[in-house]
Amino acid sequence: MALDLHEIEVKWQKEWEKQKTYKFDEKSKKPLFTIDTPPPTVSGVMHMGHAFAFTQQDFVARYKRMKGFEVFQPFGFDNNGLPTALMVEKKLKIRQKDYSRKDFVKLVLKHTKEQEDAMEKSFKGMGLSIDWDLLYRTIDKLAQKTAQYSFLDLHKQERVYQREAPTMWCPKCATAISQAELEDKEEESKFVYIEFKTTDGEKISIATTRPELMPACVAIHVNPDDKRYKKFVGKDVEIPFTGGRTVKVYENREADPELGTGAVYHCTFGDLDDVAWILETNVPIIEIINKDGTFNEKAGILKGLRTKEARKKIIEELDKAGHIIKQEPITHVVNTHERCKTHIEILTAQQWFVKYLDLKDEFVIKSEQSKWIPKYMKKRLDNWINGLKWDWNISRQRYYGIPFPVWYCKKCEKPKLADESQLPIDPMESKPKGKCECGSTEFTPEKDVLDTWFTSSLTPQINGKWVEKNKLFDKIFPMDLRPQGHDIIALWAFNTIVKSLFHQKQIPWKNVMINGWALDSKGKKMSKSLGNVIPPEQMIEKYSADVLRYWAGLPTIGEDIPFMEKEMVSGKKFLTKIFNASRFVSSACEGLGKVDEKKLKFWPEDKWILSRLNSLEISSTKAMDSYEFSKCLNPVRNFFWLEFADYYIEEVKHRIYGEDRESKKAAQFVLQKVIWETLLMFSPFVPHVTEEIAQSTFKSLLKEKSIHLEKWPEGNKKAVDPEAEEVGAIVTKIISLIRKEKSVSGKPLNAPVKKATVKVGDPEKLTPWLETIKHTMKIEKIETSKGELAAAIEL
RNA sequence: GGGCCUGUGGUCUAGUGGUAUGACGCGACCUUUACAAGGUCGAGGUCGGCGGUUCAAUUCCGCCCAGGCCCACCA
Repeated sequence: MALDLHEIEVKWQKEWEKQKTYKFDEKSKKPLFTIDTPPPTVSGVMHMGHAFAFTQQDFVARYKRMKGFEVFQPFGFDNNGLPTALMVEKKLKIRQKDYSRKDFVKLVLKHTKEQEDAMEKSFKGMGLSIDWDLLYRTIDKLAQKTAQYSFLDLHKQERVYQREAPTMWCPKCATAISQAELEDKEEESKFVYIEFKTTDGEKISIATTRPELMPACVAIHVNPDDKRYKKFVGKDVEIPFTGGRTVKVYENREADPELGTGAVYHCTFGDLDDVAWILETNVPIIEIINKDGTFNEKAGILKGLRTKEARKKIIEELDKAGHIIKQEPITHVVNTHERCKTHIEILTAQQWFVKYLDLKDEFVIKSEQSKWIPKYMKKRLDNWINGLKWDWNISRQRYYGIPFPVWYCKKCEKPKLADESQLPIDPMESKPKGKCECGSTEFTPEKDVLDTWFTSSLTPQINGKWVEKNKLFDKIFPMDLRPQGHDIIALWAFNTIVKSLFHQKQIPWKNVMINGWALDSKGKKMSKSLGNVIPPEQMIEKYSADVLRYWAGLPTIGEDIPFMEKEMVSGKKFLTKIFNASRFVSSACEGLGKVDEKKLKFWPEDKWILSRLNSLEISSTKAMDSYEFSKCLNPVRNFFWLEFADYYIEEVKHRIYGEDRESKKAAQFVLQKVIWETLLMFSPFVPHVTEEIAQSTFKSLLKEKSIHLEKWPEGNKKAVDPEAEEVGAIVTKIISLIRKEKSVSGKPLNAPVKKATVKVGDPEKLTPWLETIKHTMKIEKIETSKGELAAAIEL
């Protein structure tokens, strides 16, 4: 049978949309299960990681729906902020500074809309049971209003403050960034040894990788235990090319005597240490770098240059003047901006911050109230929280993003916040309500926009339409599940927890499920630069969405999974097997009609397989309840293939083709029950194929309009018969042994056997099964005796 | 340097206080009335290493090694 999986998938995706199969009914009386789905950053493509993670999330959604929950599974696009603007700049080969703010925003919105449409199509192709009517965007009016309201609320709680502060700055993006946006990068560089003179003529040298910051040098630090430098402490050292400016030598435990010359010069600001040292030594701040990355007049001879050129120039000049002792090539790690890989600089700027460093302990304790799956991922969050050193800088000096609802009084410079009724608002285009405290009515708008995570951290509030003050929010908050990747625990999960604790005074979710990553076949991250990216569409095209979904169900939750095409092949075979087995069962069960289970006379294999089915349903339900879907999919698959198809079906064929109507009816009933309930358990994983079979082959068993709205089989403890399972397993082994005998004799499996001799631990227990074994293996006569399990045949 | 995870036949993996699951690959046989995109059978593992607890450890504990992730540092 030639299966056109594509045709089937497209057909059912259309049908589900038409039938509104996954529609969230706010008024439903069922208990709710709400998912705070991750809005993917708009980029135009769905990558393998998306396919993987969203499918895992969908397993949960589909399962919960079958368990009788009204499932809230929305979809969002993250098209807000810096990442989006950078994506558009890169794709269209433009820079924001060449446009007016308005035009730039317009351009970004237009472009992201096109990208969204492409992505929506891809995500729909995965067969996710999402209610697309709940679609949101992190730049939408609702998101804007929510973010701005959040700002006002935090202001009311005195949790935001504004100050001129050393700030991590990306010169390329020309904006402040937060601690979480840093990325390490290993780089080749030069360790430059520079000689200075004290005012009394002694020579002291330092080593640095940032010679260009020399004009900003404000101190020299040496270790107090370093005897070489004892005599320098407190002395004044001349900085070349500064017109005789001098700095003092300080003792500092952090100066490493082993590194360089043991003496280190302190600039404003070379790195985060310098910021701390400023506070300790009370030296002046000399800022030489402008916000666009160029050096200013304080940099003297370096004025107008950028870091790279400045470094070259200063080395040349120092060398000419005889200050350079030597240069050593080194490899060191520098902080870069994760979005554009540019070196960050530290400079001071007026910024808004969310104050939360005082609450670190509370964050650690409260986040314990969510169940973390897998559990160890919570430790990553704790690790992050404990390492926090800066309050959250939420100002971004960009065009594209959600504006601060803030103006400043022209007279007294005090910030004036928007009134709640004005939200969402762009202060560039509107005026505040009322006057400033000082009586002035003249204001300048805040030009900065909010950090994109300031908005993304409000997805539960956006989803529940918190700012519209309706009943939905109370219904869905706290949400049942937050699925997300481990790479953004410190960003998305953490910031969302922070916001909910501030706004709602409680943790935002009951469960946090952390998915792993889709890696390439060798276990490496998929990335464009490595050229190992496999687009999911390509695999859907080649194998089908259900096959890709099957793959997503293989690993343990939280584990990364290498993408191997052979898994696609085996997934495809699995789907074919489901089709074929269903086809057999449906033809075998023709004319079955309605039956009264109590009146059926079951054979031992019936009792065995029914017990196995119920055991499996119990364990699968448990696995799904704890989000361990691979512990459902794998065992059900093995049961279906290795027990039901390979043994049970073979064991009952003689009854299906035979004359005994009682016996046939029982076998038919069991065949149908087992395959149907197995299909139900497969349905969250491979929704298209199971729907197709349910609708085309087992329509009469459907109580709902879709298999995905049927009840999940939970299994019945009373139907579990350990002894039936034990003997059934022995029989399986005996049949396998007899098959082996036929196989080594080069005979087909249906070759008749004159006599079989079976040794078994307890022959008596086997007695009820003898008929089954005889028929299954075409044995005329069978003898059993006590002994170690063995089988011999005479052909 | 701190934290976390992983290490099971050629490859990927399940699992357990009593020597191990499945897939892919490999070999042999079988056109058997659901399925040759199949079936059956088979070969292949001292469950990373070393110690400890135990009658018994792949499973528990400690140390070590290797790989990965996060964080910090690197003048």
